[in-house]
Amino acid sequence: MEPLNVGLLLFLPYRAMEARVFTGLAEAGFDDVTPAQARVFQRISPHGSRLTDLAAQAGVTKQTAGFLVDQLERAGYVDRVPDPADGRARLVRVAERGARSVEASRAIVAQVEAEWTAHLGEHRMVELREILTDLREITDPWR
Amino acid sequence: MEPLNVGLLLFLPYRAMEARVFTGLAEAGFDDVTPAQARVFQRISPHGSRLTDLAAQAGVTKQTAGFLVDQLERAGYVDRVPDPADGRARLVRVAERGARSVEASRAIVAQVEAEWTAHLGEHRMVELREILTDLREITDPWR
DNA sequence: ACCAGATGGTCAGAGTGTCTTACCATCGCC
DNA sequence: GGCGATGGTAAGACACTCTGACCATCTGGT
Repeated sequence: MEPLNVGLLLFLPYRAMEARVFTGLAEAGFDDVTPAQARVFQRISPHGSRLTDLAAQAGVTKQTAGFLVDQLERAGYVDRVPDPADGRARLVRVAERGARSVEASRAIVAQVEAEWTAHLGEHRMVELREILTDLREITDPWR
Repeated sequence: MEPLNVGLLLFLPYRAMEARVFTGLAEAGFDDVTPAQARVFQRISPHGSRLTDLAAQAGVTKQTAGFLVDQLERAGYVDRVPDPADGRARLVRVAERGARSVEASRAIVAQVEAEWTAHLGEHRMVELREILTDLREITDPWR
């Protein structure tokens, strides 16, 4: 009964969460967004983000991020505006349809977290979040 | 300062661990294994596993699993033997080179876990593992 | 004010991973 | 013995990602 490595233990609930969000979004009419697109979309800041930043945070090249943002833009989830602070750059922003999908996914995440809390108990769920937030300091290059 | 959703919090350290293991394996001479291959390889049981089981546990179709196992076999990480219990099936087993790569990755995982323990403290690291193991019961369709 | 290097972004091409559909061989059970 | 379920493969299409090359703009030093 050897314990699994922590990497895999982290992956299993992550994948379960992702799967729930995707099936839920598809049921809510957001059926044209892919996991890869979502991993970029999820990181758009409220004020808009540069492509390069999205790429770095999502862990892909800027070409890949550009490819995915193109699709998100065509599907109406995001738009792009010139960055007033830098003539080379454009800001990717969440568009109207994107905002609606964020609302939908927020509800699904809350539902899944509620199920996890019911299983783990309130205390351990809080603890899990605290520990992971702490761990983020040394595993997320983006603070 | 809204808290991140737990899914993303799980993903960040998972990705960090995966990245560390891959760069470490590449440095140790196992430079031809891809993340997708590893996600299948990691789930091979000590007695050998059927392709269908590997596919289900890795969350891909059996065709995809077969494609990845073909590559692992060509690279010497696994071999396939007929399943004595079922004439249709073959068992995928860890081969000699695969066993060496397992040893290498075990060392890397131990190193990363040691760093995490140093950051979180012994107690919270143990707690993290316990909570994740508990959470596995409702997020891993495979027990 | 200028230039050189750094940075934001795009284009083109290739390779990898994944799925759907279709199919064959064997198994287990009535 | 036959029939539905299961283990596995084949072929084709699509999605994702990378490398290399390139252009436009910015920034800092002189």
